[in-house]
Amino acid sequence: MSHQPRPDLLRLDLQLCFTLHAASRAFGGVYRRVLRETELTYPQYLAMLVLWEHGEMPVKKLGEYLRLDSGTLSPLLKRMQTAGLVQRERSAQDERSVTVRLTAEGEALREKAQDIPLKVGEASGLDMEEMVDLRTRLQRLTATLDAALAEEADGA
Amino acid sequence: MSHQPRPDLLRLDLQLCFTLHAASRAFGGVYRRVLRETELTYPQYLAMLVLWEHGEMPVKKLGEYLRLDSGTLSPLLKRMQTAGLVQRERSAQDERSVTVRLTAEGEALREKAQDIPLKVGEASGLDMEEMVDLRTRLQRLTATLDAALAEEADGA
DNA sequence: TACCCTTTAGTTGTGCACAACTTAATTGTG
DNA sequence: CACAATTAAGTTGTGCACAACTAAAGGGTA
Repeated sequence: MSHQPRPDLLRLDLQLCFTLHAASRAFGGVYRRVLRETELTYPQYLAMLVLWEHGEMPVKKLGEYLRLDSGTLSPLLKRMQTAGLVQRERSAQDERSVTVRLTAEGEALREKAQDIPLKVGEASGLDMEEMVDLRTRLQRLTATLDAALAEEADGA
Repeated sequence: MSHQPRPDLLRLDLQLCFTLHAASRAFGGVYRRVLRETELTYPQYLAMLVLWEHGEMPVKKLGEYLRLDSGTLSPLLKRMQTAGLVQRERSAQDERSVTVRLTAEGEALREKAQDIPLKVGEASGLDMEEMVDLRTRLQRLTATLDAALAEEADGA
């Protein structure tokens, strides 16, 4: 139980939330540069990664992977469709659902994107062990924060 | 030198960038809820923290603290001015510069915001040591990523 | 002094995140 | 079966991030 209200904690927390914010944007900057030739934005690239790995799926499921709702995904997918990367089709089984599918062009982009993670990995200056460790901590942190949010949503 | 192009590394990197993105948004969600009664957004809160701690300063300097440019800060400060939290004034010494100053209302908000870091710290489930460690790693990561970006900007 | 170059804010346009809402289809229950 | 509740996707509106640009002021040098 190390949550005593020490004044130190207050400033440190400030700096953690801020550094997390800053680190995320710094990563975004690197991806933006590396992704330039693919014409993809960073969030679009994340969506492509999911589709490359898992194949076609409903918007709903894609949102679960990406932790995004339809308010973000619908316009994003519309832009990706305009760019010719994906195709959307109402499911026959469930007319509410829309299946997102890679086009041939979207599938082909996989080749061009092959070396992106390596480039970004090099820019991060982290070795494998550090990456795994940081990833694990962040996943745990996200889960805890989400749980705290959900809990308070129920309580209130 | 542990940057061999192992296939493992590629997937891990994917997950690091994504988890960072997700963690940042999860933090945003917690702040959004905790900040609700202050009428501040998360980025506005960060700006207030800088002003509470360091007092009035030019937009330029605030941007250095927050790692943001005028394209983001100008409209953000305009909204904060409309909300009555800050005041902007052209510098007499250098007519290009604009000084951002807290209003009495902005200064007063400090009281209401006093317990926010503690609430968020609790929601994060981290103890002090973990926070410091994570913060340090993220600051180092951000610095490395920024350096890689700046380097390539010069090179190209 | 005249000119160029830099610096500081601000504006415009695009895309993402998210809350609140709408629409349409499905499910559950009396 | 009828009808309320739920679910999936989309729409609308607000705010942030960032690139590209403009406007205006300052600084340096021929």
